[in-house]
Amino acid sequence: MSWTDERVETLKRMWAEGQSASQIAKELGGVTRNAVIGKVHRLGLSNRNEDGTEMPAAPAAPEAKPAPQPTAAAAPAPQPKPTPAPEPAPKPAAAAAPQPEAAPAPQPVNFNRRPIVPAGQPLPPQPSANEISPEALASVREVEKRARKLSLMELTERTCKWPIGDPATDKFWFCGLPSAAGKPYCEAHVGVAFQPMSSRRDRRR
DNA sequence: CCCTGATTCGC
DNA sequence: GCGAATCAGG
Repeated sequence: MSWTDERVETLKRMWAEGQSASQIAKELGGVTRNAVIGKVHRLGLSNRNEDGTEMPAAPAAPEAKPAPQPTAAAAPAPQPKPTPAPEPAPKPAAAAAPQPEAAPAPQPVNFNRRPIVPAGQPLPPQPSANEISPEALASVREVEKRARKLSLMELTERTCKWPIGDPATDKFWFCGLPSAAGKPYCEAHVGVAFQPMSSRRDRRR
């Protein structure tokens, strides 16, 4: 394969769109990501920055790193279940808040350690780590525009399996962005999928 | 381990 | 000019 005008054009376009070298290589076919990167450099469009102007804020970072995790105070990471298959899952659509939530079921018989709350209310929402952070939501909306819109069959172990759209229509796909390590979703979707826990849920008897 | 781009250097 | 190998990160 050689760098025909057409292929170079595709390269430029995709690179400008913020696509990764490997994605571009995959799209073009017949080339590796190394070839793409090499070409990118030779074309001199590695970083679209020339006038000493810096871009400290990094407005449109192709990498998804904004994942503010409130760090659950006393929640040892809820593990819904290791289902590898596409879960029936949440249905975000736009700003909905799915709740995979795994209730730890706090039994009064707990023989845990020190933080034995007095009596009455088990755990007043002190940290108030509930609710999805607005930034996580914003991140989700942002990332869904950039979704790869994969079909069910195109999903792999490392693509985000967050459903977008209505399954009943043809306007439905999966996020498809690189999933977080060992997780079913990309960083942005992990942020809204795994919440510490809903409010409280006392059920004494 | 998966991925990213950056650089080198024989071809 | 090309791109595999390698490097340096996340």
